[in-house]
Amino acid sequence: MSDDALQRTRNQFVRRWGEMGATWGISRTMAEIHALLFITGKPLCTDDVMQQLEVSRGNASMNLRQVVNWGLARRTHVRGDRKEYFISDQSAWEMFETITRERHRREVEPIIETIDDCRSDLAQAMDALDSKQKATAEEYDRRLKDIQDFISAMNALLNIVMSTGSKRIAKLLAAAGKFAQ
Amino acid sequence: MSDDALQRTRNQFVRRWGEMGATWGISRTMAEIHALLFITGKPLCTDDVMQQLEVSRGNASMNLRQVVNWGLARRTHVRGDRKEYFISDQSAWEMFETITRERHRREVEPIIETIDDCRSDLAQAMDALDSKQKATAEEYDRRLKDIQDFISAMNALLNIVMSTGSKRIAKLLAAAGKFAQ
DNA sequence: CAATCATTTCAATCCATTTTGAAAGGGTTG
DNA sequence: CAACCCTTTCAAAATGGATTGAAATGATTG
Repeated sequence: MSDDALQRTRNQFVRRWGEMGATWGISRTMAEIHALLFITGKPLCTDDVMQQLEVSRGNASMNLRQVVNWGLARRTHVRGDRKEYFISDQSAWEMFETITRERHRREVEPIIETIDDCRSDLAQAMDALDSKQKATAEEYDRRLKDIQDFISAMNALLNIVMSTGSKRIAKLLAAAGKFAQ
Repeated sequence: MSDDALQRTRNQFVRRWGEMGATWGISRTMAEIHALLFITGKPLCTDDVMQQLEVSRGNASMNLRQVVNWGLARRTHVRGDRKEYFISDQSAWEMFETITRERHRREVEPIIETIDDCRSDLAQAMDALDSKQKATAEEYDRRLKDIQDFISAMNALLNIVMSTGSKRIAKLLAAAGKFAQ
């Protein structure tokens, strides 16, 4: 049974991480690659990934690139080998920071921009509206602002959490947790 | 141009919210329906949704159900009308709580379970491993624990944030923001 | 610089999810 | 209870995204 437990653990973790990634808008393979790199901890090459995940060379190549683009792994080399190797972040905290930053850039920023646009559009149009429409427009604006404020608050919270660092946050939360009980 | 500005705002917001939802593992239509209900603020019926979003009856029906299942909207009725109407949460904060809870249940809990399984699996197998494998197993375990701890910390943070409530959090963050500058 | 090895690209294919529309189901009304 | 209205269901079709594999590109070596 020697290696089996290690294999099994890797597979189980990788599979689940992949499924999770998929429901989070990240391609299953990309998430699996990330999980594999993370759990393994050592540099892996394209062939390792192909073999362990049973995917094609092209697929492995594409998704390894994505993982690197997201900043979740970096390219590296092992001496005496011509191939490229990949190694991932080693801590969940780093992963979290990386992913948060990336998703913020890709998803939060566009929605912020859209809401800004919507609100200034509404403001511009106000004059030309009759009183009933004006009331509706004001309601819309209130809701849009509500989201804006929420996003600002979340950003502030994230900034605080991130600039505090994992160690201190963990301690703070442990302390706060005792209070809560 | 009367209604146009309102239409335009709705469409713009709905489209973007839909796109965002799609990259978050929520079907585009479901997200669009949610956005439409949110921005409109008034109860809408299936036909309204079909018309505004240009989707089929079946699609509207299915996804309205989903939105209700997630707890993002509830069924309601307007007097003198036999149809069912749907109305959504009115605040971003409520939406956040609802979505967070739902995603936790659907995605975080399974990964927690998997990691638990992996770790006890590893612990069980330890005895049968030679020293080198044992070292690897310990590394794996360390990484799994790292994720576990991270998830616990995040849960604690979320609980605190949610039990504090939006108003107070907003104030706290505003105050903290001034410090940070 | 030819040979070898590694990586990337991309058109074709595959697959999963979403969407449709028509039929079935449920309820209400005169 | 028949006619009507609304909702749900579901098999079939459409769509969009992921995957493949082979060819092109790039890099290293003797």
